Amino acid sequence: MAKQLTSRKENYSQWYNDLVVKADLAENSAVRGSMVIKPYGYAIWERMQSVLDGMFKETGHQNAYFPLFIPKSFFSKEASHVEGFAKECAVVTHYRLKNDENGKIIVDEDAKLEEELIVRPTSETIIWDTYRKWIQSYRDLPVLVNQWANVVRWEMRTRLFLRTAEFLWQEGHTAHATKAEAIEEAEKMVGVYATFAEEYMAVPVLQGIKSPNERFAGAVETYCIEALMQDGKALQAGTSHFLGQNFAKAFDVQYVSKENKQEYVWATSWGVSTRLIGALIMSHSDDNGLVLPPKIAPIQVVIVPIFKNSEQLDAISSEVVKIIEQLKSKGITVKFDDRDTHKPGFKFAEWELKGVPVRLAIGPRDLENKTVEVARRDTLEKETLQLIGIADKIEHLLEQIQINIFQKALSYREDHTYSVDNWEEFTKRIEEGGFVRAHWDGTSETEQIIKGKTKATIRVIPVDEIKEEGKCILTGNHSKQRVVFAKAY
RNA sequence: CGGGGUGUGGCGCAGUUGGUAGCGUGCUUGACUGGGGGUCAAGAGGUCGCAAGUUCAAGUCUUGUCACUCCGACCA
Repeated sequence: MAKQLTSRKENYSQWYNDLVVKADLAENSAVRGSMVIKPYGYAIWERMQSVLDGMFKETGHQNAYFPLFIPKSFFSKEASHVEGFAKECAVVTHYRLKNDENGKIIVDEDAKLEEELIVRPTSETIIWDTYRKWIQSYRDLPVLVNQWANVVRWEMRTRLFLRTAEFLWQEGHTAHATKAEAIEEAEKMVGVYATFAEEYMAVPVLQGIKSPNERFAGAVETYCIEALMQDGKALQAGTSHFLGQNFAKAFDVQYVSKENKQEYVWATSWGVSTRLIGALIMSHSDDNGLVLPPKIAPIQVVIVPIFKNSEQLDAISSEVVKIIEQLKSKGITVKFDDRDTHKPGFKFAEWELKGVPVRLAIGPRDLENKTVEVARRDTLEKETLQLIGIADKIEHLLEQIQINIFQKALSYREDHTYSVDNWEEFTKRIEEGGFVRAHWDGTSETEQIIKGKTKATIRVIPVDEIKEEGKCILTGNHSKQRVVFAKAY
């Protein structure tokens, strides 16, 4: 009973923390604000990486790697960019340690860097400084590059996966000859993120653009996907930016066009991070632990043998080997938990906590009857099935679970999305949590005031939606369309 | 940066008016058990965050210090 989780109702954030730690995903480290991602948590990240990486390649991108350290001077080249990140940068000032007279290790003041180095909070500056050298002619365009990397943002308050000082992510950086092409790229990539979130993570997302307040530092337009968590708070799950010519001008990246004219290139950048793991957890999991969608689960099927002695285990194992063979041939990842150090009940609870979509239990009774007990994690239902054709049934079941998890999350979001037209109802709905669709007069000031009064921000301005005119929820001024407000992580 | 809180076996905690440390869990060994987190027995494991001070005596009182954590302002 030691691994009992705090219930979501009792304390949602405690539940989240308990779950991350007890499901063996990650833990706090000796470094304040930085986490250790444990093997099971990292396996989820690897699944995400592998799918996303495939999608990036599919859309014409290549991977590369740029330095962790960025010369400080690079940051001063794009004004709004530096303003956005200046307050949370780690700075390297020295390159050597030494022993003092007491034998203590201290920084060697003689080894001060001529120019301080910034630990990248994002890589636009170093990448655009590099692109200047790569790009001369329209023949060099487009440049479609992605990198998988770690970045550091010195956050004051951190939470496992959702906000840590150092996190893992990918950042795509592209350069284009025309504005239209760059915008198309930025839109395409937010679309890739939406597809990934919905089809693989089974997390329904709203797609659209950010208000100027929420826009990326240095971007002309920020596209995003936004998900709703089970506690009614929004989570930004991915962003894609149209950077205009801001970085090209700051780093003097020009190309010669077909018409033999010097032109600045057009840019995009886009990224998702290990925060996606937080989104995954908070979208689907329950009071018994993680619930992983089959397409992301590191282990899709776990098999637990029920046995009293090694003879029984051997008999069961020879049957299990055949099942594993069939499942593997269908590309299903399966684990046979034949540890004799733990009892079946313990294993059931443990794999449930870790969110494995399907569990098979097989014991002497099943051997006699040629059956197996199949339990699904999402609904906690169990049934006993004939062994004949079991792989097909499981393959089908995994598909069903993937769909069910998505539908469940989708109906949660629909049940917690409200269109409101007066301030009183607005504040009430925001207080309760959920997406609140309301009219906004389009000004930054209004958004700031609303944020000050309710803590809600504009999460997304939907794009593919019929525009409906109205009056701003706060000021009563003219509004061209509804936008989505929520309290956010 | 402002305001709370906490530092005691691996983890979570208790420790009364000061008398030299205990509980749960986990760990080790064995037996019985095994279709939902087992039972019993026997063990191992702590300079009580650190440093001064008061005292015959400090986990406990005083001062300082360090670390962590929660709530706010800032953020993917």
